[in-house]
Amino acid sequence: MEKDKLSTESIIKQAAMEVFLKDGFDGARMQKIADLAGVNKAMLHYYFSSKDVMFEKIFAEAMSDLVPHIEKIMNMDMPLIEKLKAFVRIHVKQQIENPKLAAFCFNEMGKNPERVLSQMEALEPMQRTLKLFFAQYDNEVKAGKLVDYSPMHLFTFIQGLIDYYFISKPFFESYLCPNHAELSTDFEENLPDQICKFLENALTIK
Amino acid sequence: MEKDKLSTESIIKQAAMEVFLKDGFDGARMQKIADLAGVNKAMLHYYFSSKDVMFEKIFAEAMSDLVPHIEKIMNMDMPLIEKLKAFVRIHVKQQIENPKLAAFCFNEMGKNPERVLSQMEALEPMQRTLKLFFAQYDNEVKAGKLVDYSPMHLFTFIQGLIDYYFISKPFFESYLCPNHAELSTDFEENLPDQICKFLENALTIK
DNA sequence: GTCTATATATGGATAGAC
DNA sequence: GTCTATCCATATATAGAC
Repeated sequence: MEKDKLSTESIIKQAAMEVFLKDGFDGARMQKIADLAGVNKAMLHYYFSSKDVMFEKIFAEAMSDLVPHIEKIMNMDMPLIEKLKAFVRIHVKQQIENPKLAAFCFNEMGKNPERVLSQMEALEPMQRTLKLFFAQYDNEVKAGKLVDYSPMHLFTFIQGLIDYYFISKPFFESYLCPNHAELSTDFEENLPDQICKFLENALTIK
Repeated sequence: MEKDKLSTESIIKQAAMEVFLKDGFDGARMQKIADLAGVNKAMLHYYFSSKDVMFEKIFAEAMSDLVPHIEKIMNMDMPLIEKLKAFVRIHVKQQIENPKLAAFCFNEMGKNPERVLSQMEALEPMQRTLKLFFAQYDNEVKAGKLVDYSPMHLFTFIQGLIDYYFISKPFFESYLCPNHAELSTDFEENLPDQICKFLENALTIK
């Protein structure tokens, strides 16, 4: 029933994803994508008209991968801290599977905001979720359950606890921790627990 | 006494820093650097032999800017939490002055580790400091003063609290928070206090 | 749909006058 | 030390055969 052969288009897309994530827009070479996909360079232009168009598609996909099912979690009926823990786990898992995602997205946004601004509908759920987060946080702070921070700062901190390790991974690997390669699996496995513990201590009132 | 005119070399260096930090190695154009410095393209090759050599110099400087006086702090006689607070303040201040530093360094390390690995002596103090940090943390945990985390995770968390906002700034600015520009000064001013509070709650045993 | 061959542009680098 | 002019390699993109 299913097609055993992936379509050429999807093979190219996958190769493009890999190369763009590793090299960025400026560093990516159409030839490299073609080689990786096992097709000719001209094929890339047949399926995607230009490097720019191709990149937009890839970037949009990367963004939607980066913003996972947070809205679903946020709409459940739970204490905020439990939602945050679920958020941490799902997000870390996502990034273990695809460690370059966050760095890639932030970076390309910084380099060329215009190229990227078009494909931003993916983020609407995130904005809505953010409002829900602020509302619930405000409630639970007033109820004396959570420590009172500036909500926007807190949001940044949570994201940072999750993303930062993956963004700084090249640094760990190439220099700070030369034997990091062997340790990284272990480190990444324990990351969600450590973040949750850290978050809980920082947030809950004892 | 001082020379009113900066040397051409230092003007070029400054322009190169600006362009490399904004565009990255792959996106940077020698022509753009020359224009910004107000000199001819050929001058860049006169002072720095090639784009690669130029980049190495700039990167080394960026790295040494990013790793400030942490060793001095770490060698003082203070409870760890006080050292961390001092570390937060100095580091945030540094990044407010030069917000692209962290993203630039991590990014280039990820893209091309080899190009960058040569100029890494700047980081030796950081490795030493890291050991001191681990030792003192271990002591104070055993003394029942601090919460027990995995030291390496904790280190990552602290760095993340400081750096992440600046790395993700393009994201805030272009999308998540459209009016971020007017709010950012305020946000950045309060950042050290919020981080310190967060850290203290997460770390100290009450 | 897929390939080869080629057009066109651009960017890093150099030669050489002043 | 600084400029102009130019070389040469490389990258995107297209034309056109199969």
